[in-house]
Amino acid sequence: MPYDPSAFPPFAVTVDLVVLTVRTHSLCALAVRRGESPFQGRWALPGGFVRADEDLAQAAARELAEETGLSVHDPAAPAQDNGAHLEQLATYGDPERDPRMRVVSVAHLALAPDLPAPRAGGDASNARWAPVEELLRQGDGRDGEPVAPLAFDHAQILSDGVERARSKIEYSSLATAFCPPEFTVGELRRVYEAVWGVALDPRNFHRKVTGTPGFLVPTGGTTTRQGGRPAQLFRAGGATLLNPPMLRPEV
Amino acid sequence: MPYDPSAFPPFAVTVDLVVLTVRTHSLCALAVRRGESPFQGRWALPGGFVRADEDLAQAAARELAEETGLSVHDPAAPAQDNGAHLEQLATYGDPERDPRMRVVSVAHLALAPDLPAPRAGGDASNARWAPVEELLRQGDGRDGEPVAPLAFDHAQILSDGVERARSKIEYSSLATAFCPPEFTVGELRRVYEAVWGVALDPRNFHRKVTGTPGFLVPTGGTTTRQGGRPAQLFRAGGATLLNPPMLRPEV
DNA sequence: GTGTTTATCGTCAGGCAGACGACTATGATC
DNA sequence: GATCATAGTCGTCTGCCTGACGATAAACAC
Repeated sequence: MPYDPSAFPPFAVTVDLVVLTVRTHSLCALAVRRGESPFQGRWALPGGFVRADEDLAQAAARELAEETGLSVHDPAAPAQDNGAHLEQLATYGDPERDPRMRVVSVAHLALAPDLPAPRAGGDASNARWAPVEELLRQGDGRDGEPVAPLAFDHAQILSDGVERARSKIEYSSLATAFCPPEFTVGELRRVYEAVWGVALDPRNFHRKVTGTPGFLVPTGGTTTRQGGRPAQLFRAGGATLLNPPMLRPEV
Repeated sequence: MPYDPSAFPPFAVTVDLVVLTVRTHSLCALAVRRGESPFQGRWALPGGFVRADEDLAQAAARELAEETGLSVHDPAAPAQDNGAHLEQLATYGDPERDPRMRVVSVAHLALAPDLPAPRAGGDASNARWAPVEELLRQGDGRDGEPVAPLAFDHAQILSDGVERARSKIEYSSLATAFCPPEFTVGELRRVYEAVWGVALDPRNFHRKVTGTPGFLVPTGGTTTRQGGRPAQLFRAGGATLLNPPMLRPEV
């Protein structure tokens, strides 16, 4: 039996994506330039409408694939191909958040390795990786690109996503989602340093991550791509929760 | 300029509430009996449609007040009246989750002290506090009331809410939201024991909570309402994040 | 008073993190 | 080829925190 549509107000439901990666020692997010009003020409988070027959996670995965070509890493799959990690972040539904209509946006958080070049409908100039502190910096616009802040409430969403990532790598093995399938302890440490914005002691970090059972699995190979002494290569192990957690240094 | 409504599918947006409290040493959730189809007569989480001019948090607070009479504790307010803690939990949007229509539900988690008696539109028989393990027990129905599981995907939502509460009292002072404005260390310990379902050492617990700066503020009073030696009374202090956290014992 | 209950203080050993020294193995430079 | 710079890896030491548990304190019931 269909339901009386007049009994409730109709909403548009969208998914917005906070896609994070680490490049050149800083935490970056994917931003797309808006082609239409409102906020035309401003930078925004990628996103779009949820389709009628789609689950929220499916919609987020579809948008992620459309924007970056990344597929979502299936948590059940044992092998760590270079799919991204995707999880629901939070939902934003202020009545005024979109001037056109009542839109509720289910934001998702994606963590990806560095490699992919952004592509927004084939047009590279309309999508870019930008350091999050640049995207969140409120319009001082000295020399950085984005004089204007992000469209809609996307600065809030991005900020929440970054905070989620920062806290989640403390107690989970999620930092490996920023790394290629095989990586060194030093590369993993640079991920933590970029996400947290701090410097970590390489010796204590090495002791901690190699001493946590299930976190890292040695592949046997070594690499020297970072210069210096060759480093052992690892894959992410099966452990998802770290106990005891990594400790984020005080401010 | 209004937006073309045919460009996106319309959704109904609801809020559902996981309201938790601790009574007689066990973690309980608020359940209401459904009066109409689908799932007529089954127990469900309280909830309702988000109104056209309402924020999501406002809608959740309104539903909470309607069902329990509880007001939401303003995080900015210093005084701890017996308002409840309310936070967004997650959003559920499977296309099949409601057989009538496409409904996206933004679930919220509320933590409240024991006192309030439930009332669902004035009819007490249609609302009750039930131990969460009873609500989540899948239809063995030996002697417990709910032979049938919760309506819709509410078992999943309740399960997610309980897990959120269990983990959040580890690293935040949120357990005090289950306590009356003034409480003893022993009462707070019983909250942890009920939520985690474990027994804690009273001496180590006492040392930990009284030694964490900003967690507890002594009021000067004492009480003997638990029997035994009189215990000091405390209020919740200003600290919201506990560092280092409370440690949940292994299984 | 004796027993019971709950609260509170103390002690001790083990584990883990921060600080930091020392050594190793590569490539770059002279 | 020696030297230097760079990164990686192994150890040591100290202090803090936790878990296990003994001991004492202050109420109530009988």
